[in-house]
Amino acid sequence: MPELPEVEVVRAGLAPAVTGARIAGVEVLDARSLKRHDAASGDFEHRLTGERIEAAVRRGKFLWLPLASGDALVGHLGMSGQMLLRTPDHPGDDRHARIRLHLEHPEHGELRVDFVDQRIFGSMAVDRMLPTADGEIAGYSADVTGPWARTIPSQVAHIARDPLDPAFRDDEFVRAVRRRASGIKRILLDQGLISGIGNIYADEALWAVRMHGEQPGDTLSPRRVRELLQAVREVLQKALAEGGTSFDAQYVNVNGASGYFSHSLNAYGQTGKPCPRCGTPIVREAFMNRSSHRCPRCQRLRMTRQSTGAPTPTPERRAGSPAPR
DNA sequence: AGTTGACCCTGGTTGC
DNA sequence: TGCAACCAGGGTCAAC
Repeated sequence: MPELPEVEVVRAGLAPAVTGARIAGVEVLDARSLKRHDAASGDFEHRLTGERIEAAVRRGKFLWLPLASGDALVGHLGMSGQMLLRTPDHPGDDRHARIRLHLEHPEHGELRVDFVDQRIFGSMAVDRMLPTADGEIAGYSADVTGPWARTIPSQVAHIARDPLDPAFRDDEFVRAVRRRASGIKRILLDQGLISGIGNIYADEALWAVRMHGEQPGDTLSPRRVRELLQAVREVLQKALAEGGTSFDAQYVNVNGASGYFSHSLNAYGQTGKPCPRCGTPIVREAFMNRSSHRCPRCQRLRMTRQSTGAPTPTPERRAGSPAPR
């Protein structure tokens, strides 16, 4: 279940191996992994072959490799995607290998990047670059000196900056959340507002600040939204430091080693286990065709608008049904 | 424009 | 034992 920390681990692992490399060959083993590639703009293989990779950049859960041509190879891991860095002679027996890049690196020699994706929610595409809307650096990478630095793939342009991005605007986020009537968890998962957060880290951040995922955004005080944003950052950074979350072999970094953040989850996947704070069993509830996990004691719906710190008291307001479906 | 729910996909697990 | 139903979930999109 790759979210920001997992994708960043992949980006960081890929970067030194692919930066400066030339793409000597491309194998598309399963064209379904190219569903986001605009074939009208040219054949995937031909647009990549012979190109030089300039960097490895990430915004939220999207990853892209700027090319010398001015285009970029965009990758998204979906929920089961991996990018495995291999030697050219590695056996090609992966059941779910979808795309294979053969690289020639001036220092590291011949390399292979295998895009392996069991469920095909992920994808690769060659895309054109657009200037960033705010003129700032597009995403995270070690090097931001190239002409590509303030450009973003067209299919990533609608994705908001992630909360670890120095150009993320806290004030704008707080205002946007407080304009919305949707539950706060759905807001956290809206990649057009804040990117990089998925089901796992949403549940963990909400647990950390004792907030119910169905709490409407427009019932939250600015202070509470800022607390939540802070918790999101802490959860992401902690996971990043631990190498990402992995439950099974679904997520592995570029070397095939699993992350281990799953050992320190407080709510996600902890159904029936005692809340680490109060001991009440964590419950699992249906949410958007998936699941939410929360402590029924620590994380309750607040039926009244929380204090805004405004000079005049805010009227009470119903916060919506606490029972999901 | 905000909101909501459905859909895509595979393979492991569950339940009859 | 056999097989159908279910579950995992990020991102997109249609419908309202």
